[in-house]
Amino acid sequence: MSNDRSLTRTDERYQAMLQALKQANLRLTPQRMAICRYLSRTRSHPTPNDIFHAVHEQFPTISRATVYNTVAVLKDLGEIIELSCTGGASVRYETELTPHVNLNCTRCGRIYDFPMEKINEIFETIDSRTDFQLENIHIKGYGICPICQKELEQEEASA
Amino acid sequence: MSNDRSLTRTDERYQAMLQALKQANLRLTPQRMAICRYLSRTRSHPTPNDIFHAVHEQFPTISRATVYNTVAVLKDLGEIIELSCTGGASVRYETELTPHVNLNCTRCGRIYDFPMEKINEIFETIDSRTDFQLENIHIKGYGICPICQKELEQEEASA
DNA sequence: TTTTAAAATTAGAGCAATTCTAAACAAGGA
DNA sequence: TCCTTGTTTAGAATTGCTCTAATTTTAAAA
Repeated sequence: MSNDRSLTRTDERYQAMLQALKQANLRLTPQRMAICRYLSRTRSHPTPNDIFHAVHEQFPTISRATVYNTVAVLKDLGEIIELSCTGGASVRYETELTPHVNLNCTRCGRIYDFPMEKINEIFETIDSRTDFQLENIHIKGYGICPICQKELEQEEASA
Repeated sequence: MSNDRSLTRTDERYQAMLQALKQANLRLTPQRMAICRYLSRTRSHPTPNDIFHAVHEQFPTISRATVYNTVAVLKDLGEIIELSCTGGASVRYETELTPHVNLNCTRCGRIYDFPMEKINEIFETIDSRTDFQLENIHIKGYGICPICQKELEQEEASA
């Protein structure tokens, strides 16, 4: 987040998003740009609510509808990935586009990215063996994250 | 669905579910049994609403809360799998417990099961390379299903 | 049996995420 | 300038899910 390399990277992501909007003949409104800026800089997996609050600081009049519309567009353009969720929980958006696994902690809800090149192989395997016109695949892992493991140990120790 | 082999299989699944409830010291109420029966027989990926309507025919007074409670219990017992969903869409439940990929059609929303033993290998790979306490993984594919592919071809032909 | 206590079910209220709608607003081209 | 089209906005509507309090069922004890 604070070194040159990642700054360059977030800037690239930001420019790519704007470019994509332009090429789709969509206007680069200040609101859309603010949303893209936030998405390109975050390393978390924000919910529409997170995005709304972040952008709200700059644009106090922004509406939730604009957030939902913009992320829908960015998703269709392939600039972000919509992470599915269980139950009534909110959607989250993924800005990391390189092949990776999402590790979901079932205790705290945090999502970790785990890079895995092999995913392309897995894609090929599935694609070649079905008559489905496969566009992309997504791997999710569920379990307990390192932070929660420690917390659980401490709880047990003090019990 | 209609041959001996699959009948036996659905029956096994049904018995396994009842057994699991019993072992967890939960009562085998008629409502729970009806829900298990429906789940063990379906080949689809039903939503709580689907389950509610199916069981409602037999138990006109059944409440949605009972459906939600029962699937939560069955999920905790590992008898069914909760499929995550995007946006406001409803959860779906998976009754097929052997390793497989869920292929989601982005046009019609159908979900297809694609068996893949390799998933256990992938699990091991991820598990061995992270300090996450991995419990299970889930692979989803997105694309256009064969049925929709044909429909799209026809639409194009007639256009 | 009848009694009793715990467990389960029910209907409906409550909640939170998302979508919809109609009006206001902004931008670019004639 | 006006006109058209695309965008944003606020808030209402909708939906899926959870919670709650009252009622009913269950299984086991007396």
